[in-house]
Amino acid sequence: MDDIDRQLIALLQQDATQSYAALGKAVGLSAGAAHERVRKLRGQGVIRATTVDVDPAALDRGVLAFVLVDSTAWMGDRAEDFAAVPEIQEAHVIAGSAAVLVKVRTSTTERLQDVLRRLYAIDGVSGTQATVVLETFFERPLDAGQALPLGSARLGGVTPARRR
Amino acid sequence: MDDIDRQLIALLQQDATQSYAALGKAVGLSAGAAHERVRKLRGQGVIRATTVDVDPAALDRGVLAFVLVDSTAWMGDRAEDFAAVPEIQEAHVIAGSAAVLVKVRTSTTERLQDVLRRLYAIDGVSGTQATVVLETFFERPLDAGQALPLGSARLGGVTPARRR
DNA sequence: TGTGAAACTCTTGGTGC
DNA sequence: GCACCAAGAGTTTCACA
Repeated sequence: MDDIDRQLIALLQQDATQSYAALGKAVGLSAGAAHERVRKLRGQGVIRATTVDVDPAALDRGVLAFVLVDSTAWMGDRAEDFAAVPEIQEAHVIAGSAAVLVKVRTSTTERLQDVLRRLYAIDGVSGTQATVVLETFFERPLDAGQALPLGSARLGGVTPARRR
Repeated sequence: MDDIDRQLIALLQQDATQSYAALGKAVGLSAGAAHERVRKLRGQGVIRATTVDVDPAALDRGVLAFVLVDSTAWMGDRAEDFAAVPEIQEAHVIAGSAAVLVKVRTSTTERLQDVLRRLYAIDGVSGTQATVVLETFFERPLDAGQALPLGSARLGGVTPARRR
């Protein structure tokens, strides 16, 4: 994982449909070399998948809410119970009282209520606190470090001269 | 947006590196027709981008936290202030008291503390409540509806035939 | 590990149904 | 709106440095 790898990741996060030729040019490598690096990043599990980002509203999932799930029992091995609810996009075990935080997307607030009912049905769940999102400022890929684009010749010369 | 479109979206969410030929076969269409549908979905903004999903730990962002940001002023037009902090992956305006919920990924809890300091520096911010995630059950693409195609022969199929 | 070129796929437009 | 087909582009491999 060197700096070029991080640049490749940042470029792919922005647009994974680019050609390896374009990718290579952006980081100063040939298409073949860029391809080989990306292939390794996939193999190592650094790049877990290539996916598409879909507009929730277009799939009739315009309502976003975060729900804090309180429980009386240990929830650490209950992943499947949450995964069984398709409207739940994320589920995290959090510090504090035995609790889980879930991110939910539904078509309407009525359907949100329905999700809450299904959460209560999970064994050990003692309560929920739903927080509805009014506006999403942004949701973005995680920062891969400074991906200095184009002709960003790093002054200061960290790059070692290639001697042979 | 018919059922075939939803199937295409679900397939692309799973693996956007598939060929249009494979995509078409999965939904019972020719490669050209599948391509045309995906092209339109992109044009309509239903598919917003094609990206890669990166392992946060590999980018040294192993600590995940949700932070509730309380404020004394209206925050609805402060998106840039939050976007300026690279560790913030998501920022949402939520119902209730004037507040924002942000999702933060840092390398260590010390860096998380540093992010909190920068949040306090934003004009109008009066407090923060951070919740650290102990374990993530799952994070997945939003459900595009039942994606099981026609004769959903999930036989040999996930790995693209690599013949040569 | 990277380059350059060759072999092979896929994408992507055009035509007809 | 879809199937079929052809040309061009991109991917992927391999010998060599």
